[in-house]
Amino acid sequence: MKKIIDFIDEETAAAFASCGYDAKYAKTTLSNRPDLCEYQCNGALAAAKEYKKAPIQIAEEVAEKLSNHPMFSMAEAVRPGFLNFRISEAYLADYLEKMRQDTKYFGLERTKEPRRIMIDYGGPNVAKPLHIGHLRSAIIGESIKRIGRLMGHEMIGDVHLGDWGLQMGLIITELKERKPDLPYFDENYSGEYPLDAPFTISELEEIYPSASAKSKEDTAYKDLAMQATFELQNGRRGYQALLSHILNVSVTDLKRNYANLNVTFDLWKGESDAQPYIPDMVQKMKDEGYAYISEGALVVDVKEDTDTKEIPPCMILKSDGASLYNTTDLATIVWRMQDYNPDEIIYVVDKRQELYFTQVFRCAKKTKLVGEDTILKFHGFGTMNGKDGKPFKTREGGVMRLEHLVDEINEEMYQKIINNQTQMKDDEARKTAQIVALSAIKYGDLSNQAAKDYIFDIERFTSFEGNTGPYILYTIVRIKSILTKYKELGGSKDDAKILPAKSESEKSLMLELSRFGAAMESAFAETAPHKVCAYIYALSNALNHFYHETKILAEEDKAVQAGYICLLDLTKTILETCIDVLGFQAPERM
RNA sequence: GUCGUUAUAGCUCAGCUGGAUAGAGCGACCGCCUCCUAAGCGGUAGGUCGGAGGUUCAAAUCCUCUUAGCGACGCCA
Repeated sequence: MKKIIDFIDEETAAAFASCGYDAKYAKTTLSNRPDLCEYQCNGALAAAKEYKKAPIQIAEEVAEKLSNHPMFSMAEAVRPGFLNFRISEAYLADYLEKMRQDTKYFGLERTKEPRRIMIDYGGPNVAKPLHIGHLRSAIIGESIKRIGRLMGHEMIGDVHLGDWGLQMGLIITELKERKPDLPYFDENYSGEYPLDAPFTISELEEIYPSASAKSKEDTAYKDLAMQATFELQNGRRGYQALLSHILNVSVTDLKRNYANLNVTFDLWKGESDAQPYIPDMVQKMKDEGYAYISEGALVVDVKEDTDTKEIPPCMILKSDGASLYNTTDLATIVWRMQDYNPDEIIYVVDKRQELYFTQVFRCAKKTKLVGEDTILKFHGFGTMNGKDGKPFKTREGGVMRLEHLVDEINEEMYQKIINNQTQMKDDEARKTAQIVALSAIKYGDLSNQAAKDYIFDIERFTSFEGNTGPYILYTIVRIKSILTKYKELGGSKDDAKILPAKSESEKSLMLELSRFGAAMESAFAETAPHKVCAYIYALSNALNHFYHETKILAEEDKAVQAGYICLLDLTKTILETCIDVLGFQAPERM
């Protein structure tokens, strides 16, 4: 279904053309002066130069052509040359009714050319608990994935585990110290290894930091860990078996944690999955003359003539022959292309890694790991800071575990709820608190532009006034409450439909509803979930304003009342669709 | 040093890719519950859009310079 603005564009383009002006000037936008009009076209101002005419004269000619069009209740020229429009109430009601008929997408124009887009986000390390540094990638990536799906694209989310490197060697070494009798450490052992892991997740989470601390003080210990890493990477059987235990235990725990955040991945691949592709990839880069030795390391030049600064070459192998981050990321591209052949890969990663990814992307293009038409997109996000503007820390100054942060906010929310909702049973209050808390966290993050640092202020987010997740949820809950009561009173909207607006607030609500498609489209085009937030905030404001001025259940004209109900129902489902895309849900009441 | 990025109300943030009087929320102040959830609604106060030039009929938005913060800059990820 076309957007209202597209229809306006068509009409204004025709009007410009029939007045003898180039239709390119007919671009219409949402009004920035809602007191004057709903949509505006500034084309006459721009056209004035080319046609050597006063802008107002052009605007008046065009307005004349449009003034009797049934789409507009007003189409007028205003000095110095604006074209101002108001949509006719009947037209708008009809448009919304069509949206309502589309019970799945509400008139959203989904893509006609679905693309396969892989999205690399999450990036947790195995054997380490998630901390708040992992929060943004998960929240933003999940939302981008969902926006893409709603738009009709095939989105494949890959968690990209950090499951390779020294950390694994450290765990193995520490485990060997603690439980040297396990068969994994016996090089002569040739039997089957046990199915159950020799550690639990909490042991694992304790092993790593303690091993890491030891290695910093004790060089002999560190050498052991490096040796273990080397042997693991060269396929030592017992260590490989341990690696899969570590992975199993860790991934089970990670899945649970991500599930609590309403974040899911289609693929649970990790850095280790890329390793088998490295040798061939490196060989090919050498054979084809892309890679050469520089300062002892194997590198590929990725400079381009248009660069404003020196871009260092992309390093493929270190001077000791070991692979590194870039190598793994390039090899990951290899299997992604081989197994999925995506049209695009989006990386949702800390913005400080931008230069690295520029190198990796250029290298992948240059060495033809991907074709010219494959889009590799870096979507960097900023740091989550505390109230002091510095990176978020616990009260003690350490890195905060994600679970602890979530618990803290759950508890805050629980207190609020039992203070407000005296009749709510405790388990419902707990459950509701979780739902609302998640909306607070996610909305707080997503309502900011991803690329910027933002201040995560627990007090502000849990006070949930104004532009917050809970405010959006509250709006939905209010609508649900009315709809339930309407039904209880025997009302039915079966053959009802949305009627032309009778008040300013009703029309404002309708105009906001009609913008759904445009909002979602631009959020996808710009990979900008914050545009969805901005949209539902405006929509919620419009709803609450309308709600405040309109007595719905007391309305005596049943057709009018049923029309209101249709409008509320559409508002509710659109809000729900939007928060689903942001990755949270609304409770039944709060 | 080079390159990038950010700078908008006391605080936290928008600003639809150049348009009319720069918008929200919080905080402050003033109103509104015999009425569908007041976690709401309405209103007042608060701005030289970091600074200086320039392009344009029109600049927070584009260009140049400049100041401040943050970040990146071959063997970490």
